[in-house]
Amino acid sequence: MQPEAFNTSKEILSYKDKIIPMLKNLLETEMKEYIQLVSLKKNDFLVREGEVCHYYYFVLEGILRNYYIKDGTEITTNFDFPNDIAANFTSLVLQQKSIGYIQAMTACKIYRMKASDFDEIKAQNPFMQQIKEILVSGYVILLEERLYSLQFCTAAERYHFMLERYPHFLQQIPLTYIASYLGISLETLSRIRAK
Amino acid sequence: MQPEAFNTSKEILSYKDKIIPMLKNLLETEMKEYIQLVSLKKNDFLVREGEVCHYYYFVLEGILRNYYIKDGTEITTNFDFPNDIAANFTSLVLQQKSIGYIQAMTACKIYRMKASDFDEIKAQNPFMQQIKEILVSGYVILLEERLYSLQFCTAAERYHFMLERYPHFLQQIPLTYIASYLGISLETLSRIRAK
DNA sequence: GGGCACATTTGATATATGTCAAATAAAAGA
DNA sequence: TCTTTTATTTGACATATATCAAATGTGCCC
Repeated sequence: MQPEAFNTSKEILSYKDKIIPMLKNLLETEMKEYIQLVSLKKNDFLVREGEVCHYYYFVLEGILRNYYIKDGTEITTNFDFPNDIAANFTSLVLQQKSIGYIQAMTACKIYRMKASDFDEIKAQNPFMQQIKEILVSGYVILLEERLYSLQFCTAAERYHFMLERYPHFLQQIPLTYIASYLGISLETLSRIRAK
Repeated sequence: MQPEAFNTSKEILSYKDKIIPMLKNLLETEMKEYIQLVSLKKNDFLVREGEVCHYYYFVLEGILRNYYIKDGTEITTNFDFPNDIAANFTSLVLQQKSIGYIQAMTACKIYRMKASDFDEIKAQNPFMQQIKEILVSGYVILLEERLYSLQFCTAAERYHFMLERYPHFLQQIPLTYIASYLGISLETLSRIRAK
């Protein structure tokens, strides 16, 4: 848990592999009171529409799906795998009601930490500060990537990009959700896959 | 320049109005050596493709356009108005070559601050830390907003959303760029506008 | 193993949006 | 002012993708 563990500018993309071990270290210290282990059964919700999100969630095991409902249809915005951070950023940061859901697609084990506790620890521990920056930077890069992909790429391009970048999605997520995540219909996705 | 100036969780959306005055305060201190004023003529570039972006840019006057080139076509990703922060985030954070351009659409006056200097000041000044979080959080919220809009909304919905959220865009930006920003063709935009 | 829910594919058609071309309109220069 | 350039609109048509419907496939439970 030394400050040297990260090189902020270069290792952001691999940050995920380091957060969970770091949290496990925290559990050995007096800060363990800030971290709780949450277990979810399949289909349980971590965050519901209308709730304010107060926690960062660090996924240990399982897969979660982020989605919201527009005109009666579920629209998938993200998937969280082990070592990912699951949170409704806008709700967390602005302390406003979440417009979406985070739901367990499988049984999950998750560490959670209250955002206010995180900030408190951060004030005393510059390393935690660095962690937060890395988390947020990683998220920004992910968002930019997805944004550009949606703005400029055809459905087929987006699918192939996803295949390359997140090959594990295809193995563990039903195509309905993947289609929604890519912003296309299930049928179009199926046709793209048939080439 | 007191830490109390912001309430992190609530005032993020209005952060822009406060950054520039804060920088002007910094100019009164020994930290002024870290801040430079940059003047651009219309069509000058702030960042070019292939360059690594080392600075945060705080726009005082003028309008800039962020775009990149795909298959020979310019694709507009963002516009920067006074009080906005112009930067190629991915390039800045990962210290990798920018895939896009930031170009002045009008004459501009801009404060710039090296990212490394910013981090140095930040280490000694918790208020700067807070500023950075607010900057980044504001950017994340903007990205999420744009992402959801692109993933789920029709061209017409996106246009009307932009009208509501950024009415100044229409007054000062040619429709070609707005169309590109919305991810639609100029002709489709024109038809949407004709209702 | 047979039946049932759910996931995926395939087909026919509808719709939104893109593309190309041309007509106007507005702005900029001389 | 007149002329040239640039911006925007309009029209005809092409294309990508959505939608609805049905067929097929797959895993699961009794």
